[in-house]
Amino acid sequence: MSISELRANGPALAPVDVTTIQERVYQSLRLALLRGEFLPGEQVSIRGLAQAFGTSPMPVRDALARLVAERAFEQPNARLIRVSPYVASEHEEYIRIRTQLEGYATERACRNAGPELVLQLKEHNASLEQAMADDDIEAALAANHAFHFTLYRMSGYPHLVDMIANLWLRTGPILASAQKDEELFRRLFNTGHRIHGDAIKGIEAGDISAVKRAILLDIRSVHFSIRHYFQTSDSQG
Amino acid sequence: MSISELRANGPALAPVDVTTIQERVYQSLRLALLRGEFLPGEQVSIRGLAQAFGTSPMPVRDALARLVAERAFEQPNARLIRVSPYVASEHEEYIRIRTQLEGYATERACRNAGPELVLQLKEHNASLEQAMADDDIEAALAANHAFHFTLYRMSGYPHLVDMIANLWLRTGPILASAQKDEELFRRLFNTGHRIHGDAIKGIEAGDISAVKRAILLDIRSVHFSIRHYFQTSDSQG
DNA sequence: ATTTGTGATATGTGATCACACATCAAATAC
DNA sequence: GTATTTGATGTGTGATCACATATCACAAAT
Repeated sequence: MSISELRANGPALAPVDVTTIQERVYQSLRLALLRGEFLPGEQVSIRGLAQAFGTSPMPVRDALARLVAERAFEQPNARLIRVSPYVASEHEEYIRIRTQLEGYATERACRNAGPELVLQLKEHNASLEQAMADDDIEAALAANHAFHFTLYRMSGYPHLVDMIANLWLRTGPILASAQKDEELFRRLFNTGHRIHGDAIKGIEAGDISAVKRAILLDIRSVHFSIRHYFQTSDSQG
Repeated sequence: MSISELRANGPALAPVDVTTIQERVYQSLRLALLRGEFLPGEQVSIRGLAQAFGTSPMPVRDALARLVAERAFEQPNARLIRVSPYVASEHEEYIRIRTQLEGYATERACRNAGPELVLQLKEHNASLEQAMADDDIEAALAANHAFHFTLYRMSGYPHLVDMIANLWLRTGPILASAQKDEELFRRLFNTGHRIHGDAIKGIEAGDISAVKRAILLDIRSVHFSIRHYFQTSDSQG
């Protein structure tokens, strides 16, 4: 019996998950960070997470080391691992870096843009609108993420996208923690939805600088709201 | 006897090295990459390196994981760890990203530039010239590195500098491997020295766009030479 | 009342072992 | 002679243990 014959027998021989435990732990932690399941500055421990995941400490140790290397977590001393806390000056720096990289990715993406990109972006933006209507925070975060990264991926520069993804991971807990303030969160993504619409119009019109302006405005407007949020609520955590 | 009194007794109570083995292994590997002691695409193994360092595999495993996360090494499948190989399209992409980030860092640095920065840059550029006169490849690489990063650090954006350092680490083995072709290497850093001089003049004149132009030219000129080097010598390794 | 010492607890680090499996060469079968 | 099988070797992964030490609570001493 050949492989193709076996495959034809049905879904019983579907591909098996061959990823390592470490990889799955890593992806779980990554998603948790982007979803705001960790607060900025929150401390974690290898053994504690290992117990939560039901594994030995070893894969957690590897996954955490990876995330520390990516600056999503930080290890200020030998005995402390925590989510990178919110520091106003650092966040402002990240925004400036993101402005450079995401602005460039946007420019390059516009040069490769076609009707199918516009369609995808419209879909993601519609998902965002729907998520806001449903008060589905998690879906809103995911839709916003999807919108930006389908645009950036169109740049044709995978490493650039990779570095931008890394920046989102670093600042992810900060953005996601804004969901504690429901009104802020709502305002954030409603204006986001509008700005995304402007970007889409710009792509359709072939006006690259308008698209770039919209994306950078999106980044900055979120930044201002977040800064205000942390300035007022300050050290409540 | 107080601590300050003990300290005053002399260097007998100097601070002790409290870094972990993993950290020292990591720094060693990092330096080796920047010095060109590994070739692009060269394979390594945890146990092999552990034996070379005289440690157990454990700290090497951690250090390598960190470098894989930083994309200095790559792990294409479960049983292979190697230095990221030279791929023309990827290298071009990295150059474009570096153009964005190092260009921005240069701009911001110029705004904070003072006479002491010019002095330091002149020193590093003199070191580069001297190293070329002495045929000291390692010193030339170090001086070039020092020149660029004293400039970038002046931007006042430590995370930006960190990301640029990461990019240099990714492309380090590629640049350093050019030392195999002595004539290329000589030409590379002689023009580099000249361009650095232009950048210094621009800083003194307060002409930010001239400085940026010089730095970007430096990046691109190296890129073109490297590309030519790999196109001709191609798959000799 | 403040400081100092002590002990329990929890932390990351590192060593060692077991394991599954990819690779490749040698042996075997046809 | 060629193709297949087998076995040794080396790989990263994960579990488990030992260790030094940071931290904190509490007792003791001043």
